[in-house]
Amino acid sequence: MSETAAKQILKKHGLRNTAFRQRVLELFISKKEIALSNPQIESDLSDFDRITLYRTLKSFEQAGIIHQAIDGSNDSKYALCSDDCDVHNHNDDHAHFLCSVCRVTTCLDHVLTEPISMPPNYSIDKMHLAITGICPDCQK
Amino acid sequence: MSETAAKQILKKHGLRNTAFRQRVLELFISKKEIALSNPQIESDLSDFDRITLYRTLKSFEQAGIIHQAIDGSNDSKYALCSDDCDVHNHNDDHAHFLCSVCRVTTCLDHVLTEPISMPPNYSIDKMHLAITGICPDCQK
DNA sequence: CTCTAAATGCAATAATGTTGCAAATATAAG
DNA sequence: CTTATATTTGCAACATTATTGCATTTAGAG
Repeated sequence: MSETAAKQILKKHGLRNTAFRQRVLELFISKKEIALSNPQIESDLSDFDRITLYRTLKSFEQAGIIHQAIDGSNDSKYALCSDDCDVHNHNDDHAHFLCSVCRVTTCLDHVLTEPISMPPNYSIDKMHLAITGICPDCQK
Repeated sequence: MSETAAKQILKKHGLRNTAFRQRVLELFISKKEIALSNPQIESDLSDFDRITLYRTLKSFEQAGIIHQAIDGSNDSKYALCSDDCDVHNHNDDHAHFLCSVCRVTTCLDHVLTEPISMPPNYSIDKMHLAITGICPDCQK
């Protein structure tokens, strides 16, 4: 009698286990390390409410289940968090890669943002590294 | 009988010198190193057409007069290009800083993106470094 | 001044995101 | 299992942001 992975994740992050949340979360799990835009998510779901989706994504993000992937395009995209994020700590300091051919955005879990030297009197909270280019699949 | 800076820039980049383009370009010149969102631009102009503004920004960007500032927020913001950009080469490899207090986005002209080590078979075209934190002015 | 390609302004439409509220439902408590 | 309640959902209405097509105007070249 094993719970689904989605169910476990929801519980772990203190979110109620609803059918819709399971469907959305399962989609993210199936696309691990791929960041999804709203249109992409919507085309994978059927029979859903747009508003509920916005709110679902917002609560997932807040809970540390998904993170926004800044990829240099202007659409907001989300991807599953690595593992140890929660409502208090997001820990998604990896780069995101946008392929200019297939437009897929990938989490580069092993490319981390490096400390940089800033002008005086700035305090740094977060850094995002967005890389554009051509992914292995599209190199022919 | 000196031409305005805006006029010179338009000519240099092969764009026609219209009243509206001058107004928009002068705004960017007056906010050098500050990236502006559409709403911010709109509130600084009066008596303008939104569609024309979109097209103006697009042609400025294409011509290498302004560049998009990826700052980790989801609004598209533009800032004046440093100097040597044109339609063939954009050369805006500096970081952008978004202040979480005043929401102003600044070009950090001296913070450049560093080469990174990528997984195999990726080709890199562009890199964007977006930094969030608190700017000197808002540190109190 | 005249001509022409480029740019503008307007209408229409599409896509994206937000707010408020009533109904439904997941969880906790009995 | 049943009940109570706070959360979540689904709908309506609306706000914002962006795009396309076309007729009119205008910048710049000759």
